[in-house]
Amino acid sequence: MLRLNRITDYAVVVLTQMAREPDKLVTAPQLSQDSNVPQPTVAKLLKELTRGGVLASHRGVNGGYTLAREPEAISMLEIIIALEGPVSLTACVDGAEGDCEVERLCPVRGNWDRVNGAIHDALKGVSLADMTSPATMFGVSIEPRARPASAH
Amino acid sequence: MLRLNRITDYAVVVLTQMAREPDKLVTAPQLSQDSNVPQPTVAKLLKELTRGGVLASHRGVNGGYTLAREPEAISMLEIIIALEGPVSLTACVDGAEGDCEVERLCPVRGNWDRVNGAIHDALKGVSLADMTSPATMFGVSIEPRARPASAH
DNA sequence: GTAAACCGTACCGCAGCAGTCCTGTATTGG
DNA sequence: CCAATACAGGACTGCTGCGGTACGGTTTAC
Repeated sequence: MLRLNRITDYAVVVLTQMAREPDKLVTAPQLSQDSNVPQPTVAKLLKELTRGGVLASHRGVNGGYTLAREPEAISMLEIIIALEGPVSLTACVDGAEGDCEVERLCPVRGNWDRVNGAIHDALKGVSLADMTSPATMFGVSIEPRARPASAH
Repeated sequence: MLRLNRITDYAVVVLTQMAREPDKLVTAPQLSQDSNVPQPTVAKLLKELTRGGVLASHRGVNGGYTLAREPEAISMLEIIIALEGPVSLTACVDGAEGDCEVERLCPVRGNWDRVNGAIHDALKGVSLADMTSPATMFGVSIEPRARPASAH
């Protein structure tokens, strides 16, 4: 588990396509067609990405979407935040403390921050440009976990 | 988001208590009482943790649970796996490929492994013992709210 | 003014989780 | 041997949240 929403999954696919031609203005119907994801769904996530500052939108005829910045400057973290809200494994740490009925005797509260921080960094260290990278797909030799000192 | 189940959250609380006296045999009702989590729920997660190899169980009168290993040798990763199954952000990567209708033109498949690997490592790097440590993580002091030292 | 495209919101069905309960099995002690 | 205790396993239910859709509004180009 620890899975992210399917919407976010789709978003990465769509964003990857856009990252290939970073300055091109693309419409939602167009992206839907290219990605095989239903149009209403694509439209929905594009809107959320715009609100999250990942995309820039242009309205009216000949409108569409572009990336807000170069693909290298867009991290997986902000994509996920735009679509799913703040990243944190537990409810305790991000303001919803009232809901935690064991809060008062919970001895681990602050310690989750270590885990959250690690994951935060991991996601921040991977950019959209990284996701567009080589044709290493389809099983064959994705360079094994030891990545060239890009993240932390 | 990217949140884990509440069960897992409870589990860490319970395990933390057990880690204070690693060799002590504790019963589910006892742990329920100490943690303020309903007994059936505690029993459920204890069973799952046992199946996952995190705990060892002893049946019969005077039975109960103990940690399967020292707290230093139990990682957050295996706790999460025991309760939520394999950790991976996307459905694409762990066998459920049939469900992904855009699989054939999905250009990012393999690249998720980089992200998954990073998170994997992050969770593996934090042990149960780390979670029991005093509330002085990151210099932030979490006041211990005076719990009535019941189980230790 | 019209058409193309984004914007916002509301709505619904369904999967998955939280939580409970029940029956079975092992172990201890009288 | 019997009874009590505690774990094992599975079935069941209510509910939240997500995926997906639809609709009406607004902006802009021609």
